[in-house]
Amino acid sequence: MENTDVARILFEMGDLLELLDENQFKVRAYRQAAQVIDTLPTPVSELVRDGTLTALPGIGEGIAGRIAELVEHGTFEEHDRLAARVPPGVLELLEIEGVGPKTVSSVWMGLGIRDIDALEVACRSGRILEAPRMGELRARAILQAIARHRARKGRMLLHRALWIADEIVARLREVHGALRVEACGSVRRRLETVGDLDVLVGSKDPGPVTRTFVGMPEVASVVSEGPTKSSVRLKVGLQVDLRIVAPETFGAALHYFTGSKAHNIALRTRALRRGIKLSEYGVFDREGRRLGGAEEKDVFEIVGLPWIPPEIREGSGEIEAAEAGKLPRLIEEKDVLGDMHVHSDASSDGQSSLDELADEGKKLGRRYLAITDHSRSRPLGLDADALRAHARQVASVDRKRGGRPKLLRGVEVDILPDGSLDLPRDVLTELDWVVASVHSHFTDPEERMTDRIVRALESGVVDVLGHPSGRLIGRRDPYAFDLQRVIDVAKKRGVALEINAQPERLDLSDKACRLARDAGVALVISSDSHAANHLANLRFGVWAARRGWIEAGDVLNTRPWPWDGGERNSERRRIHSEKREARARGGPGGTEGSPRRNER
DNA sequence: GCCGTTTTCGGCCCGACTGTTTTCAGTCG
Repeated sequence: MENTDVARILFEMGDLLELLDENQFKVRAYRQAAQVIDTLPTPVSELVRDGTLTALPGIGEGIAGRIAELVEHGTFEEHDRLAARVPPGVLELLEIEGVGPKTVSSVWMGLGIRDIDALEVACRSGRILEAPRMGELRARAILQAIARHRARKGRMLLHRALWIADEIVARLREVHGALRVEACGSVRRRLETVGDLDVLVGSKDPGPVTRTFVGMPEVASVVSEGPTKSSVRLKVGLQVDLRIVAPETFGAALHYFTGSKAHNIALRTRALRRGIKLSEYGVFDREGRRLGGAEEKDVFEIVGLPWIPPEIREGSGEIEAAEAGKLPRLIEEKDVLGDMHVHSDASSDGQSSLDELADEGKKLGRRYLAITDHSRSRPLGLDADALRAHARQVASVDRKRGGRPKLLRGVEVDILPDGSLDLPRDVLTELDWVVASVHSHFTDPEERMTDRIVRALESGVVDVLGHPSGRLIGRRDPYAFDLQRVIDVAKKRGVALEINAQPERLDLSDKACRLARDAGVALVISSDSHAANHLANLRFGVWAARRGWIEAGDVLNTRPWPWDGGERNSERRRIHSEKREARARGGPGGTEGSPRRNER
């Protein structure tokens, strides 16, 4: 049972308890526990096995026992007992915006409404008005929310949300009196998908800011409008919340609205224990005297912590790490010197020529680009002869351009269903860089898929495993495979794992990055560009890595010569010396680079 | 149900906005 499944059932437990009007703190306890499990980097089953569940914040004897039951049996007794009392359609009513537990229990118990369809009928017929505190306006709002619920296509990918956020922030910055404007929330934490946008403005004069905000051309409807808080829904379906605060409280508000919720609660609780009150309006002592809050770092400073980067504010150990002085020095985009996975127009789906790629790479300051076109199993992929010719072409363009950026002769070779590689070993050892990826038979059972990947990692000719899980966010789930075993083998055989920076992949995911980091396996951040304008996507991979607590030293392409072996293990060195010998025998056409050992 | 620098009981984050009321409950973040 995966962590997300355990978390889902614990969340559901909170909903069930709430609908049955149980103690609200018990409700909160289950939700908090669900949150903790959901952001846990290690499999919860391991903690059950080791009996260390109760070491997690918010998980005591009671919930730990239920999680153990859950991991063993797929469910637990109390959950089943409560679930039997609440029809499944009733639980689903909670997903309608503006409909909370009180409304659900009153229409369920009072009017016998048991699902969304029945709720819709009651709104249209006016019968819903019999429920307490229910009027015409609310009935209409619920009908609209039901329509949205049915049309909803899920959360928006980060790159799209970020683009919209940048537009809105730029527009609000032009408003006179808007002294500071920042996007916060999940966009600032660089979560891979975004449910809504949060924009914060520091201003003494909120009127013009609010008017500009609700009047933007992208706005489809105004959800709410007030002097400090307004919400709109954009035509693209995204909701945007605006908060306006006094400039002297901007830092506290920025922290508060960046979240995550779990992080905020943990920090507030910590502050309370020290007799300090934290809110979006600042940091205060017991007597209500302001201690600070103009800058975000004030908030951390006053509770005795260093500033914590937004990407790791998930309530998953960052506060404890900060306290112990063990916060990671997260990797930054400028640390990444080059790109190790780039497609050219030599294979099927690439759109840009080598020169176009090199030009764009130079503009972005990349020192090297590995040209890694597809192997023969892909439509229009390269066979051994075509790849050799292509490699000569890459070397020739590189010579012509003087190695700025250095173009590396590489390939993205398919891992075939039996775990063999799609090209013969001898051609692979002639290259500078080999990415190996799964592109077919995604539905193989877990053990077969894991064996398949492991066999490729053990081939001795692979530098990095490309997009390790194969997921496409919101469109295709990861294939079934044992990530921990792949990490262990990769570590042992000196093969790196890719953090594929395509915004719809982000694969390894942030959580998988953290697992890989804990295992000490080498990582590579690559854009997997299929056109020159994709090269800039590398930053999305950097953000995923940051969310996974990755430091520059964990990532091979922060080094000047990542393709030239390295000291991490003898296997890699052996293969690369083999390659150098092959080059020496082969004469011209070899890469002239690689004269130095890696500096660390 | 969880937790403890006010520790085994008695707290648990908290403010804004809306729509319903006629002073506030419900929802949201």
